[in-house]
Amino acid sequence: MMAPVATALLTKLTTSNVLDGEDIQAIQRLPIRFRELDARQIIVADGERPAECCLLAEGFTFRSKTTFDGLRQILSLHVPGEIPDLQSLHLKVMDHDLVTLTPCELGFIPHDALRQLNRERPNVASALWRETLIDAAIFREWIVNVGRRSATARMAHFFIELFRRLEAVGRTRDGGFELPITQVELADCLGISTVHVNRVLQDLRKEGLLTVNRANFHLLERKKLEQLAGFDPTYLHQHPDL
Amino acid sequence: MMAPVATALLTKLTTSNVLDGEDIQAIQRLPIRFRELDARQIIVADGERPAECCLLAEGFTFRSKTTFDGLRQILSLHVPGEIPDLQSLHLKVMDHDLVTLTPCELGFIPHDALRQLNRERPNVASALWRETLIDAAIFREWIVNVGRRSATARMAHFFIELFRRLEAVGRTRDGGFELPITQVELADCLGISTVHVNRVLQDLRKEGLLTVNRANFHLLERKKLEQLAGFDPTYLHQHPDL
DNA sequence: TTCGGATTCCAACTCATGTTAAGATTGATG
DNA sequence: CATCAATCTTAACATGAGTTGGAATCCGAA
Repeated sequence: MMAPVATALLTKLTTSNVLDGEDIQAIQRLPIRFRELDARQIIVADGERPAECCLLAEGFTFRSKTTFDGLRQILSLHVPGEIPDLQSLHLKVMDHDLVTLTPCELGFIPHDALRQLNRERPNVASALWRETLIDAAIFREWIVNVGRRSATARMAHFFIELFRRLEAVGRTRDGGFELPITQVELADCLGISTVHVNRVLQDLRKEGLLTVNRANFHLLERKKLEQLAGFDPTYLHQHPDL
Repeated sequence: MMAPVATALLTKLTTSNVLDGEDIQAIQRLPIRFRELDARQIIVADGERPAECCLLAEGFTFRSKTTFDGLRQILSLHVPGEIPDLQSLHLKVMDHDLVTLTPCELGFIPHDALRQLNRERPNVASALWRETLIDAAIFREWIVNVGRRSATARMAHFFIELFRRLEAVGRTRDGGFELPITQVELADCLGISTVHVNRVLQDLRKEGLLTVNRANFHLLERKKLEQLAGFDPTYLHQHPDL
């Protein structure tokens, strides 16, 4: 009688970690409180001290910070199977917001249960630690993206990364994916203005590199986009040997 | 007979973690290979698969990535007591360079020894995991810095962060610190051009907010700099309760 | 002490991106 | 199916930051 929510976590964990049968059972035995949320709801807010972690089963979430003068920067997007606030297990106070981008299915896991799991299954502990390290690796690449790439390369890089991560959890469909994101939100991901997002998107479409209709992004020329972005997938560590 | 190098690590760990006597002894028993390096030497390079971690005992190191077209972005600066490549314990391939900024005293600790320590002292394992999470929290703030703050605010934020981190390990002297960094390197930290670094530095000096002579940075008006930067120290998690 | 390379500083000019404002589309809702 | 709010699009204009090039300093090495 396993929480269906845990399936997403296992799918994700096993793409970049090796787990044995007992590890998997221990994960399936986790007490998980299921919950659905609408789009654009704050799951955990900056400054809070949560007592549980949030497992994303369906939908997209993002993490963001808002500067003193009201500008928002999105720090990461999360795909199903991830635990976007796993850091709260060891950092008691949230230093950013965790927000739903789309309607989401979420599973909340008490910190106590996770700590016990870590003690009893060192293998799982390593896997979870590793997940937080991959998280950090993605932050690093985002620093490069925002700090050193042109707006166009930045956007290309963003889409390629997202594609690869969605692909790993089986959420792409023939070279595309569904991501209901507004241009305002894209701007906050890339550290540029909304108007400029629009300009760059027009360019990429004009060049025949991608199409967007509704929430449907289709990467027509993945190779070209990767070149344009200077994309190197190493940092995603999508294989246990990396 | 403890490696003097381990002292730096303990100083750092105990500022944001609670360790008991046995934990401390276990750390002191770690086999550490001592080594000195000149300034601007690569310690571990992008793409390598190191078998040990590097403990910084004296000096400064930084981590950086270089884009396809040769632009460099510095991802983090490291102060004595930190283990800048602790992530390599679980991420086998380096996705960035680790480099000395100044002449450094380093201690190299085999991955095996660290893994054994983690198994035997879960408390230490948590502390080390936590350190990597703080690392990630700093990355997040750097994303905001580079993505959403003006060049001036960015630089102010950088100096304040550094001051706080150095203060925590007792490396500041009356409102200042010594950091032998060139304007080129500052530019790569902040994601701006060298010329612009110079302009902004002039401005900050003209405003009487800081002075620099040689490698000596003196923050004359810390409060004003913090306001200018919109600095909120939460993300540094410099206390075990945070 | 002198030399040469690295670093800092400065000014003129260019350009990528931001800002503001206004229509045009779209999509929910009654 | 009319309406309204949100989103997208486009244009005109403003500006922060990049680029180039060169002078002034600094500093270690001979």
